[in-house]
Amino acid sequence: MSLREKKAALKREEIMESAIAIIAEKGYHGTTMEDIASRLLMTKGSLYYYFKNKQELVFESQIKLLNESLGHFSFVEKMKANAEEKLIKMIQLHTEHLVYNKAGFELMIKPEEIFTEEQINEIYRLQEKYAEKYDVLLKEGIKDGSFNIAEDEIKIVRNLLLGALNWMMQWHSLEGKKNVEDFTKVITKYVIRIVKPELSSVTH
Amino acid sequence: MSLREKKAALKREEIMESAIAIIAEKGYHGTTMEDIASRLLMTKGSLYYYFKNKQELVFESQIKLLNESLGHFSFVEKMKANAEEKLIKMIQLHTEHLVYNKAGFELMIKPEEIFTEEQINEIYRLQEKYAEKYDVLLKEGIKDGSFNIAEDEIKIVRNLLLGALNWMMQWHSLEGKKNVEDFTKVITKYVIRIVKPELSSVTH
DNA sequence: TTAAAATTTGAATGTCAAGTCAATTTTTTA
DNA sequence: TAAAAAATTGACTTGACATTCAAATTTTAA
Repeated sequence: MSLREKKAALKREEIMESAIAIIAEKGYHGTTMEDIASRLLMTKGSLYYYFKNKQELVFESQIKLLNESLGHFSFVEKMKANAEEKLIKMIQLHTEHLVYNKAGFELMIKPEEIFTEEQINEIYRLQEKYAEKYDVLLKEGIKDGSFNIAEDEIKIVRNLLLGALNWMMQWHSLEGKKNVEDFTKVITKYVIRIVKPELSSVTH
Repeated sequence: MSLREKKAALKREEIMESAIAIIAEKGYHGTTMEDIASRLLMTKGSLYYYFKNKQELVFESQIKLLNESLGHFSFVEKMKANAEEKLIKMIQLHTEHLVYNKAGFELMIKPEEIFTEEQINEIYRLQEKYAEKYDVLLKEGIKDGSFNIAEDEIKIVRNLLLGALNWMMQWHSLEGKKNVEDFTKVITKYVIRIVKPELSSVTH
């Protein structure tokens, strides 16, 4: 990649980030290309030099986020650990990723309203890939006796677990919070119970 | 209420229901007044005889759903039962309500993109009211020893619990499923663990 | 039956924002 | 430094859709 291309790529990143931030405030349809441009002291027209259209601009940022999520699994799969330790690590990574990219993830909730069919399919494909990796982990935990889940309810349990986590984008706010690490520990403590419901002590 | 008014009220219900169904398919912004009208064999213009505008049409249906949810609590609060039994009942009612009104609830996820500030505040007010009732129930369950939650983590736990449930609107589909009652039982079994993590037998 | 009220119609209006593009300015490169 | 390439501009086009409204039609009630 030439210097020129690197600069252009950087500008694309900058635009995507800014766009996501504005869209987080005002929604996809509430955000105009004009809004995105002016925040970066550009004009609407030059956005089209970097992106084919508004859809593409936003779509690329979604794919980036999803690939980062999949990257977490690549990391965890290399761990020398049992299913429970791996799942705990995934819950932590998922939580942190979500908390720091709340705005970006919100667009994934109803992609139908925004993207083309091909784009939606690509998003679903990556989401499915991510979800399946949880299923593998749950199955592993059932086998080694650490998770107490019925085999034919794995998908339901995975959805409940990811639901508890993903819903954070609706209520969590970074402002005025103690550090994210502590927060993540609390989340993990309760969420892990869905699959491993033994009594654990809670400090009052 | 006169017969005339009853008929008009019924028509309003009919329009709201149809609108919600179409919006569930195509999204709020993807659904035109034309779409809503033609599905009911009306013309666009007459929708405005029943509703001030598109926003109001959709807003009213949201309020209706939220009031139904609050109604569940009125029912449960009258039960002669302990906190655990009440929470289980609420999880059941919440699940069923969501499953049968998936489409309607989806619009509540990002009200910022759709409604006016006053409308959003009203939606938040009702949601808050609903959430607080869970907090009361959780506190009650801590006191009587059935729930194992730290007092200062109640809100987090409530959000995780409601998140696990609400996320169903993303993945659950009524098609090709056994009856909802059985489904609800499975959901309850796992979700209750978040607050009450004792080992329960799972049939394999 | 008929006048009043309720309802429906569809054409017209207005707004808003996405996307285009030829011309201009800036940056690179040789 | 001069030609070429890259980047930016902003005015313009276009289409979509919400909303309005006067006129027509249908329903109600006396």
